[in-house]
Amino acid sequence: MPELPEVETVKRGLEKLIVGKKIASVDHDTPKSFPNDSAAVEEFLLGAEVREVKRRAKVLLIELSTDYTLMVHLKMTGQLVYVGKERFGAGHPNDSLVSNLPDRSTRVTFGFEDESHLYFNDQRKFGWIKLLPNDLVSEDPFMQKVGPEPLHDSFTADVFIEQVRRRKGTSIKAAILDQTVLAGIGNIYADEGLWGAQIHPARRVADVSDAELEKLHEELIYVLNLSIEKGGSTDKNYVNAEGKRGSYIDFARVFRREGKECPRCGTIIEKTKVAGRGTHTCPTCQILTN
DNA sequence: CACTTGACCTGTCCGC
DNA sequence: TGCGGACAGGTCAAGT
Repeated sequence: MPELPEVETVKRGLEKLIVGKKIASVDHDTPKSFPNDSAAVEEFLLGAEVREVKRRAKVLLIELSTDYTLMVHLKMTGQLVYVGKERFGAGHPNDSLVSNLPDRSTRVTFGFEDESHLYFNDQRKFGWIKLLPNDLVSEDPFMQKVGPEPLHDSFTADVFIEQVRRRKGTSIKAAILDQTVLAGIGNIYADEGLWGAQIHPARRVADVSDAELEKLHEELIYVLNLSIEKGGSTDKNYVNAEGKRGSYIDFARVFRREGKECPRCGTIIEKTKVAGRGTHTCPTCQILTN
């Protein structure tokens, strides 16, 4: 599912729902979903209290009173859904999802002392959860190489341009999808930001001007913030920590809008493939040759 | 080296 | 209706 805004939305939900709760049980299916050995789980997870929930890039960090952290990556179809002791009654808008958990996609179930639960659901099984000592989180290979947080004040246009220029041999879309260039952009916000800046996704980085990159920097920050405000994008699987969908997709200008009109010029939006990913563009606003 | 392509999985949708 | 193939919001390993 998720890119930065979706993970941020889950993080904010979990902050309200699970901080202060004590973990009483954990069940999981395969080592791939939750690879820690059972001894570590017994010692550092059971009985631990949730202290804080953080996000870095698309990774959730759930810090525990044992000075261990649960690192969670949702990849394409992962969900973290909290269900209180009092399950929603019939007729509640979230009833179909929440009251049926755990279901076939549930890979890990955390039980809290107050009889509430946190379910890690992941249809495609790409996601994972790791239990690590706090001080080893930053040693994780992904955390070592991941680029700057785009919504941090220090992420200026100059920083963005310098980072993107490291990838001058590839397309601008591949460059901004590269998590070492900047953190958190995925296929939705890459297409949305490039449309906003009127840059064709397949253009070589070397052929994109600094002025255009400055505009792209502004547009990426704009779409990320707008999406967080809308609770993220639900295209298919994504739901927040309460099992609710996000609404950014209703505000998307190009993503999944092939065959519809460009909101800027009215031209019909096209779908192609760039950087190995489905890519949405306005053929009038975003010109390939320059 | 830098960059691109496949693989990881399951489910759904579309064309025959 | 059934079946095969393409495709899906991410990231890594292997290939060129």
